[in-house]
Amino acid sequence: MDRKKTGIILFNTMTRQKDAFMPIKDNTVSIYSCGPTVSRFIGLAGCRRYGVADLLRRYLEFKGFTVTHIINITDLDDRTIQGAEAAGEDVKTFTEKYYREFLNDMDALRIKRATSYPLVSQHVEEMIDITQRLLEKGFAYERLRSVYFDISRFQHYGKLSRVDLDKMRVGKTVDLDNYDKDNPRDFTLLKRSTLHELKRGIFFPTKWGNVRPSWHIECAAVAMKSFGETFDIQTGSMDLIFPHHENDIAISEALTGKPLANYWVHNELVKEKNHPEIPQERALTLRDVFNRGYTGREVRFWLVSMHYRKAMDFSWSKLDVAKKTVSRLDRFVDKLRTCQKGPVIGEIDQLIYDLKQKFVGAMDDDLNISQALAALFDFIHSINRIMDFQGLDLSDRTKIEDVLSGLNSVLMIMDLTEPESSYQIEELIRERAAARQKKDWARADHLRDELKKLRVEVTDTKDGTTWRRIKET
RNA sequence: GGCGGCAUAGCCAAGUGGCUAAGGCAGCGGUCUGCAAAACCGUUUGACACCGGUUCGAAUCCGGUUGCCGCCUCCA
Repeated sequence: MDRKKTGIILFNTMTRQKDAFMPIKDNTVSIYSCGPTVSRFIGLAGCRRYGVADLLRRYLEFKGFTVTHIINITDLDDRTIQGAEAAGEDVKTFTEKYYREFLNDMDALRIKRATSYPLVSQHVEEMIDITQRLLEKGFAYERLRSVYFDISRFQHYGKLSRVDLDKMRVGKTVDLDNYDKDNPRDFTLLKRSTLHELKRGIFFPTKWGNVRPSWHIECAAVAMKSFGETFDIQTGSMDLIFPHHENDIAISEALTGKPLANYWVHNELVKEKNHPEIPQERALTLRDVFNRGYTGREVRFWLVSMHYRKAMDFSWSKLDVAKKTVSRLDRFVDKLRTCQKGPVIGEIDQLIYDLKQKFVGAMDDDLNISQALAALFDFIHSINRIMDFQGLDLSDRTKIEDVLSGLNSVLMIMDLTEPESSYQIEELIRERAAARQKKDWARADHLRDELKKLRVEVTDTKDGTTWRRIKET
């Protein structure tokens, strides 16, 4: 493989090694991510899944690729049907609400919107068509008005997860009595609707009976509809490798004879211990975290700062560290903006060059975020020294802002937008400066409180008073 | 039982054969300062789970041991 072309290597679950990344078409990359079930608020595991996909996507864009990113919305499955019923709503109303909230949560985490979010409920015709073709090819069979995939006919079954079907325990989590499959390992393509679903109108008439699709065929159908036979990268979390992605592969490759995705990128999970305030049966949601006072940017930093193939243990204290780090980055940006004038320093160019080299070198290597962030912190350290001892020339400051802006287009952990000032703020700061000069501390402290109400925090330094917006997101 | 992952300082975490083993947090010392808070600078704890092997040389490769975790065809 020619590594020079993109420079990027990715750990590919299919080959179990870091492979040089090469898109099918020059300059464009197609990514498919298994999407959420819109029956509840998103949890931290889901946040990580899309956060990792976002980091990958943004880095590819940073490298100059045009990325098409598809995330399906699972709005037709057991959970959504049951959830809608429990809420006393029809499935559409119920899922639309959670779909909307999913997008809000993604926005809060600064996860870029996907190119499109196909609803699986709108691709049932394709799923029925795929099932028909699989039956014709002999990869599927019908039993009692459900249609199953016959894995014994697909000789590559297990190549992604490397499971050895002969050595696996069958029936540990499957109630074998409930199925009419020839082999308990076969999986469902279309399942007959239950009486209850029929009454609620949740069924699709087919030649085999009134059915609804299974999860596996939903993903496979949406992916192929979006991208055709083969796309570049499929992302998901580790828990999807088996059986879900294995089944996606079985369906699509039985049909086309071609690989569904060239690269399979799986992130590790977020592990949670018990939280006293959260009911045991449900995982912590992003909402829970926001309600504790953490911002989207802080959560994003926490999610993204750990290498994607390493399991994360959730704890509030880790979020506190993230909060602190994000705050430190903000203060660095503020300091950069308010830094006193200094000479042009040749060393700056070298520091910027080193930062870029290290950042790209680290991210190219399977998104080695730890090294990338270390490079950023080293850079900040060096610039801080320069600001403390010499000050910065405007031209140098602009160069620094430019390089940070480039890195931030990938990381999205800094807030580089210029805070807009106002006459009111300027006036209060002037008044306070006058009061301080007269050593009227009571007046100065009062004005500081007034500014705080306007969400402005002032900092007194030997070179005068600086201020910053108190960040909310 | 099968497949896979992990083990690096007080905590988090890079590093996969060879310079003084990144970076972050906490700690300690200092600067700034009316106060406050923050920030910044400097810096400590002399860290590679255990046993054996390969090698001139191992955190890194191989074998074994221990411990922890995930998945194993309900649903997603």
